[in-house]
Amino acid sequence: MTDSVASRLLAWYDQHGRHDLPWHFNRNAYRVWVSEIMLQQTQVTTVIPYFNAFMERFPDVHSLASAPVDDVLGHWSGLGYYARARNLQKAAITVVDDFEGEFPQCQEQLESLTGIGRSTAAAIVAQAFGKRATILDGNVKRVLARYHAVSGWPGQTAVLKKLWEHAETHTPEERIRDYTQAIMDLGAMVCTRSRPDCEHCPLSSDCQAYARGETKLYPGSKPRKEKPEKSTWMIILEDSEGRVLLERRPPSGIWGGLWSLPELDSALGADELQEACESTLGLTCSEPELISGFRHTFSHYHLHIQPARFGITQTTVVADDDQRQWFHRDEALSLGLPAPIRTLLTEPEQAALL
DNA sequence: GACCCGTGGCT
DNA sequence: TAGCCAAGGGT
Repeated sequence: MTDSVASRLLAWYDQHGRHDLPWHFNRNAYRVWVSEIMLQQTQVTTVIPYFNAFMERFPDVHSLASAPVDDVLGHWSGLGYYARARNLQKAAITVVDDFEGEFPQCQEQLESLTGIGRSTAAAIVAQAFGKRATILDGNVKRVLARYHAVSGWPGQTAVLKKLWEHAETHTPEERIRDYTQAIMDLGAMVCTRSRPDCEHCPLSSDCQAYARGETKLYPGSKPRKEKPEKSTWMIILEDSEGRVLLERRPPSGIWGGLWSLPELDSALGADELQEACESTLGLTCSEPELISGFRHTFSHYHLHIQPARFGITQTTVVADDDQRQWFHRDEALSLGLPAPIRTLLTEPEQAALL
């Protein structure tokens, strides 16, 4: 008779687990919550510097709730999935206004906060409050799919249901914080997607996939799908003082709520750009300089970004409204900018002139 | 249930 | 290298 999964995981965790991640210090519900949101679909090494900077600027739920949204998005810039940042602040305001600044401790109330679903709520209950809750993230899915040889892609409802049931069964009553961290660490450090280190795994003695020599088959892979190609002009417009024109994107859709370079219809030819630029943005500008374009890959499509640079030949009279504003480059870089736009503004685009 | 939402690391 | 995937959630 072998030890339970939980006891083996805990023993392994004591020796080999990660005990010093930034959100393990000064542990409270706010820090755990922010870390869990940042860690959605995002790897630990990517999150760490963002988490530290975010905590420096927004040390508690009140500072986050009262901050300008551009400041919040600015600290999220480059992290992706920007709805997370907008939802984070909405939830912070809810916690301040409706919960007197204290996070609810039950899973159901946590899930009522926007941006917190089943997985994240369970993680907060376990990590912040040390109360029993079952988590099922990408790491746990992989560990359990292999241990129980659960076939099929975890995106399928039936497969996901089985995994949740297994996860529930293994969740212990004691040491919940350590257990949830342990099973995630095992997935991240030992039971990795490719080349799992089964020789050093505390679960290999009765792992079904390992017994069959089929760890590679689990979890099942997602069905493939063709990504459509899209394309767009991105306009780099610079006035005589070296300021750049940016526009705020609509709240939903790609890069929602972020500042970006103005876009023009991809159907326009290069010879039509100047006129389109003048009529769309309401100004007089020089001939465009085309900069080498590049392809940016999203989850669901590829976007060919074709930058064109214009100089302003006449003093600008573009409305300084909420949607479009001139920024010095250092100002612009403190805003919420999509990663490719940040790159375009940072790297001297002259170097890439066609 | 299907689709949308980003970016960087890994192979 | 192009595709896969990562501490998911909202619509």
